[in-house]
Amino acid sequence: MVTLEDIALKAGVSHSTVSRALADSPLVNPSTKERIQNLAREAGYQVNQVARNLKTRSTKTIGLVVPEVSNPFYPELIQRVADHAKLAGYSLQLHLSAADQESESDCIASLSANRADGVLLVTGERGLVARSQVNALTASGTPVVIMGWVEDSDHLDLVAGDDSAGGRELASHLADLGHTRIAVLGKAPHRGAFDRLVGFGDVLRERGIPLPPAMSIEVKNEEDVRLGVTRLLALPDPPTAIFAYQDSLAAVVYRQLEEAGVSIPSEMTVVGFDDLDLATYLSPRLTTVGAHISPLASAFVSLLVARIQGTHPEPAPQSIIVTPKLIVRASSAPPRTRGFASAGI
Amino acid sequence: MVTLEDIALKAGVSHSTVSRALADSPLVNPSTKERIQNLAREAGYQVNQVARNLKTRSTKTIGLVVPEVSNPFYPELIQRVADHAKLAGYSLQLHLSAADQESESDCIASLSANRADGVLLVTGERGLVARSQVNALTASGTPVVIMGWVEDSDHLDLVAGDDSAGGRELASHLADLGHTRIAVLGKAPHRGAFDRLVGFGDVLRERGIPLPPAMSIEVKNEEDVRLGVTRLLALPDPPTAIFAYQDSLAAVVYRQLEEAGVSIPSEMTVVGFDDLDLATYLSPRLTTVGAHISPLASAFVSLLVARIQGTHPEPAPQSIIVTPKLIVRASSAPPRTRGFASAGI
DNA sequence: ACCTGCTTTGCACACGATTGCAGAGATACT
DNA sequence: AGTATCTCTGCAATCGTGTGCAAAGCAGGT
Repeated sequence: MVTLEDIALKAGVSHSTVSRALADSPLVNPSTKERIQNLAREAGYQVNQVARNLKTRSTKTIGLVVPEVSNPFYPELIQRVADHAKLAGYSLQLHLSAADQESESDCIASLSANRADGVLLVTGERGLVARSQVNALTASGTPVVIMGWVEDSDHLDLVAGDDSAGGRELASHLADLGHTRIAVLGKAPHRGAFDRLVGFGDVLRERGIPLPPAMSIEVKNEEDVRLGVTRLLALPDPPTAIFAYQDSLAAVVYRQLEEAGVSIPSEMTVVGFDDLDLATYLSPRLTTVGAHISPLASAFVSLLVARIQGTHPEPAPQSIIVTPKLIVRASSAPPRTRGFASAGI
Repeated sequence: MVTLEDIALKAGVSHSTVSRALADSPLVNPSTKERIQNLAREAGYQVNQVARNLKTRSTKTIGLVVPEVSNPFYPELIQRVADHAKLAGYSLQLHLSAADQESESDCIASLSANRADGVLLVTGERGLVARSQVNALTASGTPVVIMGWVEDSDHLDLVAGDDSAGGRELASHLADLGHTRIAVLGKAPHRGAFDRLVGFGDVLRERGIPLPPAMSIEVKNEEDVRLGVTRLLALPDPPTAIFAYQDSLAAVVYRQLEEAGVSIPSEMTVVGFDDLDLATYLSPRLTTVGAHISPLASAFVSLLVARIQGTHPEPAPQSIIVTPKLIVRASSAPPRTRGFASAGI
């Protein structure tokens, strides 16, 4: 690898002059500057960022920690974050924090060792696992911004969707359509974690729609979803609508309903949450609720960059809450009435 | 940030001793070693990788260049590559090379400046764009391994699926089922690029199945797919099977067929290519062809690591070709016979 | 001729780690 | 006691850049 010194020898100057010439400093004579720049280009000089980072004590790099990439929500987010970070002059260092990968703490340790200028941390289902490491990192001067649900977010910079509001939107939509027997498929509920379920439940209560235990099913994996749907269909009074708390789960519900010969939306309404690209691939296209990912990513990056550069007007931790919107597609419709159902076909 | 020198002061030794103690060197007295390690832990010492990388002239980092992440094939690949890289002791630096992002050349320049130990480059539809930069990088001692189609791969380390064989498998499957009117949806065909289409076409020819121009449709985006499907259905002799050259396109075909009231597979067989997770989300589940991504990623990383460490037995560029397998699911069936079709319903 | 000011360049140190080499003590052996 | 050996520690150089400071060279004004 060719260094500043190599160019300096060729040009008959000192490495300082070469450094300044390549930085286009006004301190160096225009003619020699051009000569040096040409020489560097011909020699295929590539600055050694490692050395530069050491000297300038900044890497122009932000770490992005994401639980996984098999759920399509995350790739979409990564793409947007990459766009915005590049725009701000930062490059990205991606780490996956899922169980079989590095744990969240390891990711943070690695980013800290590599002296990332800042860290964007997206929490998974378990919330913020590495809270103490995050605090330590912040204390040592590296800003961290969290995205997603966190148990106690008082002392953190945070960007999150308003899951509770989204849940309320969906429940209202179903109630407006006239559904009164509604089932919910949720994942092992960490205390307070799944606000979308809470918001959903609140509206049902307000509207006087019951949610008996048999209609509220915890699912941990695809198999659970299959069993759950089967059990719902076998009830004496089966639901007319199913809320899957993630679009990716709704996809599994679709499959199971299809195998059972139940058509969507005429015999069963299905709604999801997140508004992934997936939602429009499914047929019928899925009614769901979600925020546009791009503005979310933009807020995420902007806040971090402002923290890094110390330009944020408000020194106290910020919480940016984005309200998701209801997107009505083809998977939701009014319930078939009893009489009509038995008379049907 | 606390440095070796800080710990050295606290311990009353020189920074050399601290460095050796933390590296668990046998050159330092066991008792002082332990004392230093404790001190470092209490002080929250985090090695400065930037400095270490400069000194050791190695970053234990490999660059991964991927066209985009909205096509679900890539996230799956990223995940696997991350797994295998971590296993080999390397961390990942991800770059997106799609048009609106950094171009391939910029990605390589950045990785070169950051002194990545090696580069994994996944080509997109346009093949290897930054060939000269790749050659320069290889020449300067940083190994590069390519994944995907490349026009002239003689002097490159390469891992690729055998698209031609995959195309043949699919065509044979359709022919075996008895289809004789088969349509193909492909993307703007760069010369030699889409071997999957070539292999598919070869088998049709061998079996004496015609592929008239009206049945071979170029598509550039979703809208093209919609139009194409509509046009196919309007033909006097519409096809009984459609081959979409990517699973993600097959998903769009599904949607359009559904809107047209054509049921899969009873009225139309649809097959894809890649075997994404998506293929099993669709209903009916998609018949497709693909290689398991994990072994592909493993070969990809292993080859690069062997090159980095100079342990590969064969110094000449290697081509590793993986043969994909046919996965028959629920979207393919024998064609309805003419007579039966008109008598049907 | 001398002073002042401006442009341009080089010297030398710093960033934070690793590591070869020398040397200080301690121990063992003749 | 003297010497060889072994264990442990510190000195100092190094990786490749960036940059404050000094100084050289030159022009212009008195």
